[in-house]
Amino acid sequence: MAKSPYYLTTPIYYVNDRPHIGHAYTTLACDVLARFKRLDGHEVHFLTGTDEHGQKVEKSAQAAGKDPQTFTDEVSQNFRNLAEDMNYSNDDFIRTTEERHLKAAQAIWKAIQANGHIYLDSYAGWYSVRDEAFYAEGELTKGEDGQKLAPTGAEVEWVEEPSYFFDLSKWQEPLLKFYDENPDFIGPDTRRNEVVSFVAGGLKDLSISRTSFKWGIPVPDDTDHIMYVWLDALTNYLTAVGYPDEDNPDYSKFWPADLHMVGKDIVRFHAVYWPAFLMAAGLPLPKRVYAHGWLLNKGEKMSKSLGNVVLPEDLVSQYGLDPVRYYLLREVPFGNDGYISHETMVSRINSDLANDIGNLAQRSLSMIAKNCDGVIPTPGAFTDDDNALLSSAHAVLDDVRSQFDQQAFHRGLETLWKVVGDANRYVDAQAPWALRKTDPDRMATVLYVLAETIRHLGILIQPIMPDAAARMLDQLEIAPDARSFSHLGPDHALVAGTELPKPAPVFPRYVDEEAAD
RNA sequence: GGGCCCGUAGUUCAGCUGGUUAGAACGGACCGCUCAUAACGGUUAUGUCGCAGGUUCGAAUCCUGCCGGGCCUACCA
Repeated sequence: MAKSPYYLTTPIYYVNDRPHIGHAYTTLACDVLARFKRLDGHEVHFLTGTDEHGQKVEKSAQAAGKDPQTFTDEVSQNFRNLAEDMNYSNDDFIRTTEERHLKAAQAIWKAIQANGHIYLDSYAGWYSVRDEAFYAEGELTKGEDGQKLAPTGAEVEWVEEPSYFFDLSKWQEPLLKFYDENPDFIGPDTRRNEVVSFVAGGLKDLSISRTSFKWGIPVPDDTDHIMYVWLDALTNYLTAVGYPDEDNPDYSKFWPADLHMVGKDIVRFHAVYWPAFLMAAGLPLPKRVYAHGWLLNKGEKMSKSLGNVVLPEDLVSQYGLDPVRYYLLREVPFGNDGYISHETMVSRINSDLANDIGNLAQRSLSMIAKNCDGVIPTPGAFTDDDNALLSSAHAVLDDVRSQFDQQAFHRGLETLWKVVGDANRYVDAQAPWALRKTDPDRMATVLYVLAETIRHLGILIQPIMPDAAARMLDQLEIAPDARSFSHLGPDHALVAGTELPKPAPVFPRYVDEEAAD
């Protein structure tokens, strides 16, 4: 019965950003997986949070006339609100400014250092004061007077500062060996290829401390230095399960993580630096890093300058939360970039939700309400047709599970909707409205089979659309403790005679304002 | 420049360890049903499978070149 614990994480989001649809998308995918795993009998630890250190935050706080801690307290709240608005079921929300994280980050530093993988040197490069960034020699251009310029046109100067380095170059072979032995470590394949070729191209040691600003985690025993933000940030995944206390029950239970979900922009940090840091610290490596693609607004990348950034709260208020959750994971093949638009949103809501599954439930339950005195009818012997539909409902979990395990959410939903299609075809073929007059017993059996199919669908869509699923299951009088995947199948089938509430549509159609006029 | 991925019906995609008449969904057209949120079901249409060569008895599926699109090519997160 007890299945393996399952630990999954979102990236921690940089507080300087306002939460947008991209953040919502990443966490949504994790939420669906977390809910799925819980219903499937796993003990789940689902982590999200905020990354609150770095020079930009320091500056933003200054500009706002606040001390950095007060500033981050405020802006990190935006991300907690997002979790609330989107009905995320995260078990923890970590902030890198928390005490527990300071301890963990310093501990991993010490572990890496104790193993001889950190050395003090100096970091030198072309620095643009205006851009606050270093540039590689190859990126520079020459101005009219021969002055070296950044790609942005800003002047650069040669800057050297003392820095601790991580001996990343030594980890090239171990990493390649690890990728080779763990072909599922990075998904999808195209990202894996990129990472492998990046590492195979050679690795340089990594500067992992800064002295140019203060808002960060001090390097142990040398507080002039602040830890490199990525070493700081990545360690949050350990912090949340109790590290450095390796006797912490959460640590032994949940580490190594089963899945780090990330956007494709931060694959390298998770698939190269992070495993290297962990190997250097002598810690076990996560099992999988999955990088999803971008949501494109009608084909254009969302950006502040284009002014086409989609905010999750706007989508939710226009279309409703559960439809948005469904849409985002069904419309775009997870792992690819994909378009979102009003037109495709409406099409999904009306075709898939209102017409297919919503109407299936409504037509079935209405017939039960009208023709069976509003109670679950007593079925007779099942025919081959009945068994065909029921077994498709019973069997679908296995397929969906393997698709979700590969983060192929769009495929999992497609698979579920095959059952919806089977059920609608079954209704037409059986024509219970005709049986009402010719063979009421047979009608009762047909309606029972439909109700039982809807029970399965209701249970299975809970991870995607928790509220809508609950309303569906309520209409079948399924007890709250009878809604896990262990209740799928014939052993927990509906009990004839159970009184049902009056049916009400669960998925309303979306009608455009203008079209409605 | 180097590397990786992609280019298949109006649209989004599947198929791609080579093998019958190239598939699905949505959209379109037509038909059926009337239980239901005017929802459901059935039938049907359009594809030089980017282009040109090659390997093979046989290629959307393998190889080469070309065209087009995207991504990666390290220390801002």
